[in-house]
Amino acid sequence: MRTRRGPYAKSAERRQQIVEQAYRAFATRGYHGSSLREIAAASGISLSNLQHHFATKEELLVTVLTRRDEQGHGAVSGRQGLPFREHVLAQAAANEGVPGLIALYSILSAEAVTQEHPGHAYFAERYEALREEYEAEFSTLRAQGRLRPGVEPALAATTVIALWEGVQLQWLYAPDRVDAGAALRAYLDLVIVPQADAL
Amino acid sequence: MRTRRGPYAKSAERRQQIVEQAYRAFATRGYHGSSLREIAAASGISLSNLQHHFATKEELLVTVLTRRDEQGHGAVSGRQGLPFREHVLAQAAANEGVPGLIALYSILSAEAVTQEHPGHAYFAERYEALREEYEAEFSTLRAQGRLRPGVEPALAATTVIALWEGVQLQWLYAPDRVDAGAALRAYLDLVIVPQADAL
DNA sequence: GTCTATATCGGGATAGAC
DNA sequence: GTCTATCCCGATATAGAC
Repeated sequence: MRTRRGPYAKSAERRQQIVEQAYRAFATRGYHGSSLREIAAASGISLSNLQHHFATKEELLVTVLTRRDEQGHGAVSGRQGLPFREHVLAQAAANEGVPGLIALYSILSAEAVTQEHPGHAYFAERYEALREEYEAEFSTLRAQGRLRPGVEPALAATTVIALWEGVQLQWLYAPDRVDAGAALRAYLDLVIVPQADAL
Repeated sequence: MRTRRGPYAKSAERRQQIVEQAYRAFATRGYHGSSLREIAAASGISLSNLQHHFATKEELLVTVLTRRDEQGHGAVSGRQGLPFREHVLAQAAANEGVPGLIALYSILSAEAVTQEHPGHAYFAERYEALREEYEAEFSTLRAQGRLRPGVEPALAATTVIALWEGVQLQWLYAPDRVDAGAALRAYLDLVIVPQADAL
């Protein structure tokens, strides 16, 4: 299906504008705190026009989340093959470079803990998938004898994710006083031992 | 000033009921997601009556936060004198025992990252105070030679707080699959070496 | 595709009787 | 202290003209 030409060209463009502004709004005021009016105004269109492209607020939220997911995975796929430690740090650094991305995830993931929130399923699945992926990586490291003795892969996976998200939140409150990357690196260096042949 | 007897006795009681229900509401739906109407209904009183006791929604939020703070510190003050590691774990375990408390802090601390949020100052100061307190504790441990070499007290303080909050969030999504206490304990055991004379 | 106009609802806040 | 009634606003959503 072509979208760059033809009758849907303008629509696709509009949708992208809207998603961009919705992203900014959700990242600063959360889902409940944002209004379709402000997103429409920021997009330079009327409220009704926005609703012509996205029937409901929930549809807009889901679009924002999945859209960012695709872009995020795209940025990472170019880095495949990196060792786990470097992969995580690169991913974190990449996220830091995208304005508002950290705020978006921090705010929405907390807001969506309640079952009724439109983003609940998304984040529940996201955490689950992340934990499984990281646990597998830590298990591989352990098989290579590169995991510090006593460190459980499943627990380490949960911990890395938790640490990263928690330090991001503190960073949002006090960017000058919190170094998110350093905290993540320090933890990884605590649990992962250097590659033997690299010495 | 006496509050248990006299003309203000009923008022204090009402206020406590309201704060309790507001606490439940904020802990499940956040600040923006909660309405004074629902809190009033849960308290068994009218909206106007609630507003007679708390003029604004913001005043109610601040009251909920500070009230919980006082109760929290009260619970901890009975545990003073414990070593840092045990102190942190006890505090965490105590929080787990209070229904909704973790949800309250998780949801509100993320919601309040934006400057305009009524709870912003509270959480900014809370993080700052916590970091300073924990950094001092880690510094003491280092002076006693009980901190693993290479571990920075300031970074460890930020990390403990981040890890704790992050793992709580995952726990809210999947209580069966995440063990918050175990993750916290595992990290502390990574950075703190056992007391020498305890062997 | 885009707009104006409006419907409908729920929010916080206020007035005033009892 | 507590209520009913109401105001005013802003929210999502819909109808229909252009």
